[in-house]
Amino acid sequence: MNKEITPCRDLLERNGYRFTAQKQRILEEILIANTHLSVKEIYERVKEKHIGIATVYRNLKCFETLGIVKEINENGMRYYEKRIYSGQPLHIHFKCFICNCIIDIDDYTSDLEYLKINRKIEENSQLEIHDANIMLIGICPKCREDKEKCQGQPNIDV
Amino acid sequence: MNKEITPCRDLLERNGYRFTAQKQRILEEILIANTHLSVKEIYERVKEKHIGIATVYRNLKCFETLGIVKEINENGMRYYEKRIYSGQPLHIHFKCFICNCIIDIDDYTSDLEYLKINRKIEENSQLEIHDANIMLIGICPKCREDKEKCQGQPNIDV
DNA sequence: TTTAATGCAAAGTGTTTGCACTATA
DNA sequence: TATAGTGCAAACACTTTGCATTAAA
Repeated sequence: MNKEITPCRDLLERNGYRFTAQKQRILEEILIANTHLSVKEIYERVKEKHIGIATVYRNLKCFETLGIVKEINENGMRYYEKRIYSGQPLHIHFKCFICNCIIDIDDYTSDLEYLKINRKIEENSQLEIHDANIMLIGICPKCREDKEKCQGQPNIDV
Repeated sequence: MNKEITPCRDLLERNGYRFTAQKQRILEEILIANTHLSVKEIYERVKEKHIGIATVYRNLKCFETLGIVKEINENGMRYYEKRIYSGQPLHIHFKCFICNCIIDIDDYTSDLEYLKINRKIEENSQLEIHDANIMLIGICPKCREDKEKCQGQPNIDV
């Protein structure tokens, strides 16, 4: 069993949740994937064991409440990824506006810079900032290559 | 007529779209609001003139493609706000995880800092970054006040 | 006059809920 | 054994689509 599961189990039980086979199964997939998964992707990976989609939704919401996973909203879809408890406290995503792919950006230095800004915003406002969702938008390397050939882009020039 | 509309009209026509009364009406609401609006909110404000929800969706998508408005995905909902062409190139939002309200953060210095980091990420990767969606998550001042009395929080302590 | 855009309703997709049943603590 | 959790199906909410009609260029 994935050793990352034990602290999750503790967290669940300490909050009065039961650590069911379904919870374990769903959690395992998220931990193994180590990237964002859509609800559908998670369901596809666990449904063979008679786990219903409602259970997937219910447990994802539970995991989110406890901070075990993080929800990413993009294009009307929900993605989930594990939240890292120590070390890297935020996770930057990049979305290509041509092919709509989502790429994880793992740049520790940039993460730290972002956090510094957040601290500053916190000081200047009455807000208490716990987390940040950062989605950069642009063109991925693959689509960039194809750009020369393709003339399908809108005529933007304000 | 709102003078911000003229460049939008030009942009639409240059891209082969017709500048209909519906487009103008929807656009006006977004420009007047000067903050994020949900699809429902936009529809509520224009429906009196027989504008159907499908038209609202179709036009918002069109505006988004041309970069006139910006889409924000949060909690499975879509919000739209005008994209500012000059000056402030990105817009930071804050979401309270207790009451789910969304607050606009207008901090020009932080915006610039964020942009600097994006340039650095761009240099270190093969990505072309055009824009950024930044959603800070935490507790708003109002909920912060109420926190002392309320014991409803999950027992998180990993 | 041509054809993009619209309104409406129906269909599609993603998410939640009610309820009888199951399995955990 | 008490009750949180589950699977299923039905309900719900948001979004898209087909089609006849309207109106912008």
